[in-house]
Amino acid sequence: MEASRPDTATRILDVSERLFVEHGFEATSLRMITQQAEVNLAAVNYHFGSKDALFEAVFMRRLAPLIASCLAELDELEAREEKLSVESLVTTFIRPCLALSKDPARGGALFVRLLSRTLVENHRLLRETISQQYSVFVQRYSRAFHHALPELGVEELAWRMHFAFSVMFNAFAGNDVLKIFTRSQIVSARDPDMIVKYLVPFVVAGLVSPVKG
Amino acid sequence: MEASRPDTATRILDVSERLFVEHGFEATSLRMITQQAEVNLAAVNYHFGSKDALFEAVFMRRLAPLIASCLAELDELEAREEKLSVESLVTTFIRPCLALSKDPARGGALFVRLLSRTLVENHRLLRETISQQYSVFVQRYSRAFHHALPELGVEELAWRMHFAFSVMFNAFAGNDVLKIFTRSQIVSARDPDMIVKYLVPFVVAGLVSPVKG
DNA sequence: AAGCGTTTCAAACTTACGTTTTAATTTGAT
DNA sequence: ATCAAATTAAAACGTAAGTTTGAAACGCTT
Repeated sequence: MEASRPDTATRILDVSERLFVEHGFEATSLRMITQQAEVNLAAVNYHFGSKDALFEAVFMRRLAPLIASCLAELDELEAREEKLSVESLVTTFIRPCLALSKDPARGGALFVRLLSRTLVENHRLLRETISQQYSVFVQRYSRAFHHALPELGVEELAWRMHFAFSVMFNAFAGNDVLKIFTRSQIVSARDPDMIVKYLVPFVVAGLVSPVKG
Repeated sequence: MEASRPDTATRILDVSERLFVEHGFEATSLRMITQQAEVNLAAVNYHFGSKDALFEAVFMRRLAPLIASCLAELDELEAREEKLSVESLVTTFIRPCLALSKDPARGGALFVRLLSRTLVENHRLLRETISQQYSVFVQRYSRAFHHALPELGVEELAWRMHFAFSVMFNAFAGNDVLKIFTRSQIVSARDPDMIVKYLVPFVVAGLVSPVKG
């Protein structure tokens, strides 16, 4: 019952996703990728055109479905409830991320880590192609949070959303900013369910906290 | 009244700090650095030994004083107050970061961005050298937060600190995870004072929120 | 079985990288 | 002023990077 070997392009995408997360885009060479994928060096340029285009392909394979899932959850929630709670809103984002993180067939947490890393790096390949395509994502969530938290001014809301998504991305990416200083033994640091148990209350508390006089 | 030209090593450090933030360590070549610093290519290896050692030098120049400042604030606070508030505790970390971000002579927000970026990248040069040196930082804050929030279990506290430092690092680093999707016009996104105004309440609310039954 | 588009392969190409070398120059103490 | 040490400079070294090439192998229709 050996798993059938995926085709060349898929093998390249899978290995690239992992190596880009581990070493970063620049530090990952096509020779590392093609060796681990057990394909010929020229296969990358044949199937994807260039290393830059490969990165975009790796990225879009996961990002498009992930964003679609979030928006679908948002649609469903807005159809079901009149007044949205902040927690349910946060969950529409968390749940697809969690599902992705727990699905080895889709690379598990690899992509969320890649996403987080790429956002922090402010990657040139992201600025150009992805920002315009997925502005609808931010717009939808901005409107939804505005309805859930009408007492917040637009500036304060924007900041709180910024903070909320920052910490959520980092949590799923497993970027333990404290562990790097110590040998801290949060053994469950990469267990997605544990993340959510503590993450949602933290984020919701920050979002709904009363405005300072 | 032209500023006197700093010596070669300092010019290299200053330029490297900026380029490492902009393009990352791997994508920044010594030729880019030495050209912009207007020094000879061999100067990096002469003064620092290698590109790896240069990165460490760039990093330690800022990190050691920053951590020292945080711990000094912590000492002062613990000497002054019996029972520490979470907000005052958060401020002992925020204030040195803010001071650094507002001081052009120390590179302004550049280093905090580099720190954030390097943490997310889980950089090899960080794991080896810095983690053991600065474990005292995490230990001190862990103890302090434990005293300020005695009702939290060690696991829950570790998670909340993880989330709190994540969002603080990202905020100072100016990693606007939402702006990359849109052309969002939070014009003040890089204004350190604005960050603190909204950041502290958000973080404190997450930290002190009551434990779920 | 022949033919044809698609894919794979080994090899080479060009370029840029970090580093080293050797000599020239500057600096600072005597 | 002199000499030794520290610094700068120009050039080259060896390696590895992304990409291209042209032929071989494969898969499919006829």
